[in-house]
Amino acid sequence: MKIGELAQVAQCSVETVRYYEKEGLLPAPARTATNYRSYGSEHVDRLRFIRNCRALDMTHGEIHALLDLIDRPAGNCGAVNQLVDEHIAHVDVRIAELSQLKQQLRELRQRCQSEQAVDACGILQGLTSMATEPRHERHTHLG
Amino acid sequence: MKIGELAQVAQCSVETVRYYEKEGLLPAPARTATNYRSYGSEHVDRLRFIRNCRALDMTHGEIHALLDLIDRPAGNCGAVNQLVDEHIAHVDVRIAELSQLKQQLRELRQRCQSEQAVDACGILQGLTSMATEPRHERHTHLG
DNA sequence: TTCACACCCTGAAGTTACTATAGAGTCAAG
DNA sequence: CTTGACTCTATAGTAACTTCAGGGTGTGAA
Repeated sequence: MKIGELAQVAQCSVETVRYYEKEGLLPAPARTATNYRSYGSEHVDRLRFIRNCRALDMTHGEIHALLDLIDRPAGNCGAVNQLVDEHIAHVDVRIAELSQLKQQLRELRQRCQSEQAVDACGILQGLTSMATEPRHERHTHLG
Repeated sequence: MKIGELAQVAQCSVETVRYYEKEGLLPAPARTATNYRSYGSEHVDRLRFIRNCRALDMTHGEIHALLDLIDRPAGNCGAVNQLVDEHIAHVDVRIAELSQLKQQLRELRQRCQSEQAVDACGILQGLTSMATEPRHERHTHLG
């Protein structure tokens, strides 16, 4: 199986496959006589795994950790549970942040309902006078 | 006012201030005899504005657009309203995406409640066998 | 006066997870 | 034998910064 076919079954681009190989997420496959990458079903499985993790917004670091757990099973899957739990917590935090954000934006939007002059626009005034909060550090992922 | 003081009142790093200047968001200030940047209250206002927009997760492009509207008031603030409305819509979409994500993660987490062996772990099995969905394109911002 | 130390300067590179581009080789069909 | 789709490598670009290297400036204390 060549790279284009693999990319298609895993729903990603050819460039992404090569990128994962360079990143060490996907093992380098055998090559044909003419230097084309040649994949087997184990690559399909692993690439699917990676893409599914990415669809759940896990970082490459998290995926690396999970792949390591698969490759070197250390007895039990407590580590897997912990990783997923932490990831869910990250998602929760981000949802809460965005909800608060949306509320702020709605309040801001309330300040200008009409097509009045820009120099009197309540939105622009609001953006200048908003309290500047200390920016809490962002998490590694989820924007 | 030197750059460190400005950064402090606007709750950002000195490097970020210099970066905004390079990006054209913050006008280049006068310099002292020894080439230190020297800021006035107009810079404080504009940097606060920028940081507040960023706190609302606006992109630099959006902030540029708002700053242009401030600098060259074109009559009414319909454009401001539209920009904010579109931004709220983006936030809404992202919240919906993350909520769905969280649900998927919770379902996944259900598959392994115990400290069983990794090779039987339902989470890892789930991550391998999940349907690989075509990845919808991401928005410019909001992670 | 000289030392330490905090602050400032520039320019370049690193971050994340890719995407895009350039320039070249390979393969199957017509 | 040529056309077009596919593959290869290497490099650069994306967003919004952060970090680093290598230097200059300002001030209080020894």
